[in-house]
Amino acid sequence: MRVYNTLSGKKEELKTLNPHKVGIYVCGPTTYNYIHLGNARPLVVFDTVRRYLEYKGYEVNYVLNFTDVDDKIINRARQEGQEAIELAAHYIDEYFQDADALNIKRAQVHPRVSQHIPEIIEAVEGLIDKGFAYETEGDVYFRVKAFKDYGKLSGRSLDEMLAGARVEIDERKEEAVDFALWKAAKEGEPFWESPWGQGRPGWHIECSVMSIKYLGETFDIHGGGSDLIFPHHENEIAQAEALSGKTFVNYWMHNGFITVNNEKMSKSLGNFFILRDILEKYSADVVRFYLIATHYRSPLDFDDGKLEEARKALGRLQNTLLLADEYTRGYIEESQEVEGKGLLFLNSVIELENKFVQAMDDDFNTAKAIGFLFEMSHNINAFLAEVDRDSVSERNAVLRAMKVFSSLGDILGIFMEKTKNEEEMAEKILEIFAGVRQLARKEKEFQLADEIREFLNDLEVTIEDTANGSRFRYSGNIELPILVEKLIELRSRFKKEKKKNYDRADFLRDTLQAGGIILEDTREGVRWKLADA
RNA sequence: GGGCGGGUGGCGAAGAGGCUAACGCUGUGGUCUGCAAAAUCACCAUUCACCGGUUCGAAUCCGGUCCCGCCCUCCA
Repeated sequence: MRVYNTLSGKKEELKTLNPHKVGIYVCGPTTYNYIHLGNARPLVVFDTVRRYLEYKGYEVNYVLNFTDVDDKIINRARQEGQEAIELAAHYIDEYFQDADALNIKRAQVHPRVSQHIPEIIEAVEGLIDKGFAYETEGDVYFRVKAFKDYGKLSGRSLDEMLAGARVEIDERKEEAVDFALWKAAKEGEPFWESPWGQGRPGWHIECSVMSIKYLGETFDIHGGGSDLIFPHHENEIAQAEALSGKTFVNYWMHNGFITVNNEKMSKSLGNFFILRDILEKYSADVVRFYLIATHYRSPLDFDDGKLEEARKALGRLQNTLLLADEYTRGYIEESQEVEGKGLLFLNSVIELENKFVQAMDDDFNTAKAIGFLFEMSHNINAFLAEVDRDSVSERNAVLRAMKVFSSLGDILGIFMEKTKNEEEMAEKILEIFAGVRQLARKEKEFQLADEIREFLNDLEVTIEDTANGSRFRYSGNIELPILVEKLIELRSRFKKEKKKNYDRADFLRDTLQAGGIILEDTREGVRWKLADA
């Protein structure tokens, strides 16, 4: 498979150090705030990269760090009257909540700067010993001029940078481009003891040190947002290669930005959207789908309409899951037999699976791969529409096709939807029962009203009629499906009554829909599903 | 100013020398249907920012022009 390498500017055949293993280091967030949608893009992108490599049979060693020692954290902590490390630790916890909600798989290691100070000091000493760094007044700087390959990742030359010097000149530095490896502590700042006095690590050194510690002096893939190319990753290379004398990373991968009105979404511009708020309105599946429906290196513009479109599009794919499940429910493949029409269909699915894999093999082209997923969905739906329900071969074909379809969706992490809101939903449905019962009582159909009461009583829900309506009392869990099935039964009864009570049937359907449950009448019966797909 | 990446239908987005320019959203018409929804079938870019060139052949390669974004300062 091929991967676009920022270092060479082209797609290259992926050759890992160890044929069946791959080491990946991704720059994680600086934890002084909740993560926003822009932060979520690399998380989802590299989670998808990881899942795909696992699907291809690689043993993936995935490392995602937290920068928990940093100026922004210190400032924020000072504002809030808190210890910097505590503040950072708090937002690391919050990070995990968000990442878990987005179905990001945990890394093998989540190293933190604060827990690697001795290793960092050792690395800085090593750089000084080799002449790549120098100390002044408790600060230690990297001597950029000493590292001949400086600029190779970002495509700039040292000479130009020395000449361009837009960087503020600091008298204590030999050259404007030199960057801090260790910063002396100012009054009131957190610090650690070091050979150069009390201080803390500079911004870039932690990633060099921690990635080498967990993945080795040379490893396969290093990822992050494209704004990290310079200076962060450039500096990581300088530090690591100066120290080890070896190639630091073989493949550099960088994701593009999320923009809002064609402006970069960023904390400094203030045009960011907190992931947590978005996840209140849209499921993790939808957010992931939105993020990977565009190739990871392209910019991605954000507005509410985009998520809405993603929701609808993904809904089509998830609907196929539902349709197929309905058709094969309770059926277990009893023989290998697939032939004739079924075989033809299955082959078309397998062909699309191969195309999907080819697309992913070409620098993780999720956008193209998703296109094939839609074609597959289309094929499956069409087959289902005219399937012979008694044919063992055709049922087997559907079962196998679904296995393929859902496993591809799982690589992308877009079929994870859990029915998490079921409890809330159950409460809404109880309200609907109350509504129907109220209606029945008004029309003096006490038989129906009583039937509903008994049904609910059986579920240990008691109804009490008062002058202003009904109230219920219940304890414990209520099974949502039982409630919905009962409503469906009532509704079909209304439809069959002599006077064809469609008004009442539609009332039920409409209120269910308003409550988030969609009913569909089909030849095989009524189908229901939760609206928020 | 320097470095990097872009400009494809109403919108989003693949395609990187040669099949009808994927796929999704939106829209239109048909089938199904008490209605609705879903599903299904069909239609919706003679053209890929612009101008030249290379080639039997270019959205794709080369040169120029015009726009746009990112980085060069903390940012995913």
